[in-house]
Amino acid sequence: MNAVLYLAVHSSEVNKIRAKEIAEAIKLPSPFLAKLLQTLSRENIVSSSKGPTGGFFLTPQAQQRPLLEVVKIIDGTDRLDECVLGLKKCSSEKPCPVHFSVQPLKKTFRKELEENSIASFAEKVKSGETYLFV
Amino acid sequence: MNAVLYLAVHSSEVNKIRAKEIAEAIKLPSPFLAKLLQTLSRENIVSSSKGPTGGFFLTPQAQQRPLLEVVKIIDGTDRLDECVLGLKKCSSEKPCPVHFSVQPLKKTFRKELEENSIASFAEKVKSGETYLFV
DNA sequence: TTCTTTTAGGATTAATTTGTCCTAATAGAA
DNA sequence: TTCTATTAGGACAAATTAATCCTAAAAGAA
Repeated sequence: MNAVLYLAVHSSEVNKIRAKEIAEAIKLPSPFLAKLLQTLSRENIVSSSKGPTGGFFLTPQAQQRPLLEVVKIIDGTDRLDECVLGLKKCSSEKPCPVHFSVQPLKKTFRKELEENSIASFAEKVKSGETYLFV
Repeated sequence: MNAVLYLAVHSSEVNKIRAKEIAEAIKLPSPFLAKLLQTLSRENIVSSSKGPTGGFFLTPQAQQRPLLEVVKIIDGTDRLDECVLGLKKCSSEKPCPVHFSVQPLKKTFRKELEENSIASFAEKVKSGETYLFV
């Protein structure tokens, strides 16, 4: 998720970024990050090219997609929809013991990821409203 | 977490419950659940005894402990305190891109787990206010 | 008391996940 | 155009995690 935002902030079709560089910036093991980027690349969220000056980048179209897409691909089928206790039919009618304290969290979070594009998150990083490092 | 609540609701020193039975009730792979219970047993959250009529149970003292203890032991060092993007110094001053939608709700959830005992969660299940199954 | 049955606990094996290494591609230099 | 350097991608290896199997404990029956 921060890898994609890092790309959104720093990369472009003419300014690709190497997996290793991203890994260092966001402090993730670089083989691990490389695998994530590969997955995202297969799913056409990020684009890539090999060779010198190669690396990863996001097309403008990709940047318009909601950030939730990234979460779905990486974390698999959205954990944001499931009951934290794993109850199949957890709902307001048959709530699990932590339903009412967790449900609003998940819902709000999900909504934000769903309604905002990668680009709009990146915009806030660029303007200094939010941060990606440290 | 639901395993412990299941014990809190159904078990006592004179009514121990087998790992397999709990696993079936809460629909978790029984070897996996057995390992979790073993861990909780080592950490003295749940008590156990071997042999026929043996099984797991919670002492009244154990039931008085906050549910957060269970989460800490099972999920390791609390994920509830960490930034979802993994930023070391994510805060209101240097927020990650999703900080403001996640932070308040994480805090609420943590507080609930911290301030309420296992027994008090179990009480609500017993009264039919919340549920553990399906 | 001793033997059998039952259940947790730990050791071993299997599966999954993460990391390493090698191959394919491509840009730039010669 | 060809060769070299560089970077992603996939194949293989290591490590971690989950599942199976065997051992130890304990209750109840004989």
